[in-house]
Amino acid sequence: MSAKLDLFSAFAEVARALGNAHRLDLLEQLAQGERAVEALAAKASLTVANTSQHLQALRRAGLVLGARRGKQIVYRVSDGDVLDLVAALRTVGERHNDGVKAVVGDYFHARDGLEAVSFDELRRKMADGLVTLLDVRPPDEFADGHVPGALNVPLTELDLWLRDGPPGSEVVAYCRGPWCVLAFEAVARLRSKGCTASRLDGGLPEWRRAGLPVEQPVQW
Amino acid sequence: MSAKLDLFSAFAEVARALGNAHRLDLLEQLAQGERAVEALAAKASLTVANTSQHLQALRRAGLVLGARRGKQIVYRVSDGDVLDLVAALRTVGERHNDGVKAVVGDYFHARDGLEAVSFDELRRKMADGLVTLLDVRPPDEFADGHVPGALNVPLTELDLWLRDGPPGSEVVAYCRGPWCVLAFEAVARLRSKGCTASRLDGGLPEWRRAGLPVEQPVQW
DNA sequence: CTCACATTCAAGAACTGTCTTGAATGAACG
DNA sequence: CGTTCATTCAAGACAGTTCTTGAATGTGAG
Repeated sequence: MSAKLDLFSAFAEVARALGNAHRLDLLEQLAQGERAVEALAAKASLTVANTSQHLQALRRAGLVLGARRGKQIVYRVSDGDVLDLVAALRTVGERHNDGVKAVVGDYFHARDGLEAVSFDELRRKMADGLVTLLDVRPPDEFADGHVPGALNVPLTELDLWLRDGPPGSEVVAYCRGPWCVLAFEAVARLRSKGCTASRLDGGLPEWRRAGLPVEQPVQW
Repeated sequence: MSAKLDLFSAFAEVARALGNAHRLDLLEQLAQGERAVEALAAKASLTVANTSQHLQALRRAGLVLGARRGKQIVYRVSDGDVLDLVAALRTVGERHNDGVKAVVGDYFHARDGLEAVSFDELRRKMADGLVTLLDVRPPDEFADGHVPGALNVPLTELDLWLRDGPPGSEVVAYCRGPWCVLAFEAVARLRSKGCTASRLDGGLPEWRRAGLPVEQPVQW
């Protein structure tokens, strides 16, 4: 009868690996593309040793894999079903968790951007040439894959980009995922400058997971 | 920039609620039907106070809801998407977690029953009258809903049932879910008595979640 | 072979989760 | 109105998690 609890303990280990904000952050980073420990530490604002420990917790649970490439150890998400699990966690959190609702209400709702554009909608508009698509992630993440036809304008360079030439057409922005702050910020700033701007409903990992084409200029 | 971590912390709370074997057990029980605290404590072999605490962790996360009914407080799973989340956790665990693979290999694989019958397959066979379907869960769970046409033969009464009349046709057994021990045990015992027996791929919660008809004799 | 570098390990401090025990709450019923 | 019963709360012991610091490992370059 203890087989049941042994099995549940193993499933619980997987759940516990997701049960920490920093590890969810690292997982979101890894969903953009594989990365070495030091790069992840910088993105997550953690020390290298601490990042290493979190990555090992994720690896023990089976959520990520690490492989040595030269001097570095490069981590990646095990498989697409891990992204499905995180997506299921997001769905439940959005619908039933008070903490999630509070943050979404306070922060994300406040800066509008709620009318997200669906993938299908974007594809139709792009086919008609009616839209400028911005990838507002840092260049290294853009380099690991992006939506074909997207312009890489990191948030830090958005004001510069606007000065040079405000777009004539509607702007759609995307970043790392459905609740990544970058696209929300970008849309807020674009609107304050008078642009017609909206947010894509999902980031690159979701686009990739949906089986849609991804442009990957730099191949190893 | 802390909005991101606040949001991830909220999602992490949901994940942590799933990060304990007893809470996963309670959640499986609740997936069979709503239950009061004392009944859950008995099923999970926990003290009432401890069960109450676990239920509150699940409720804080938003995974279950509690409502007073008379003298008791009856808990239930918030919504079907919670079952989807647990299913996603199961998928990832089965595919990528070494602990899960070890228990499945040692215990479940050992007692065979791996060739699970799909829902569609069962429905075809039942339409042709080729199969005896056994619900090997305790009667209270059977009473909260079961597959139409199923016979309630709890594991404790299986030997008695076999003595009276071993079935002429093939037997399919199901219980609480894909990794519930009851159906595995039942299939093992049936086979040892010479029956052609197999396990249904999924328990009642999965059947219900698939939108298939459920018989519920006792209505409140 | 040695050096430099990326990562991991080890130990410790602070915090969080779990389970036990016994008391407190609060609705139902006489 | 007080008793009964199901549940929750509170406090304490113990185990597990997280982060920091500095040392250890192991790979590649010179």
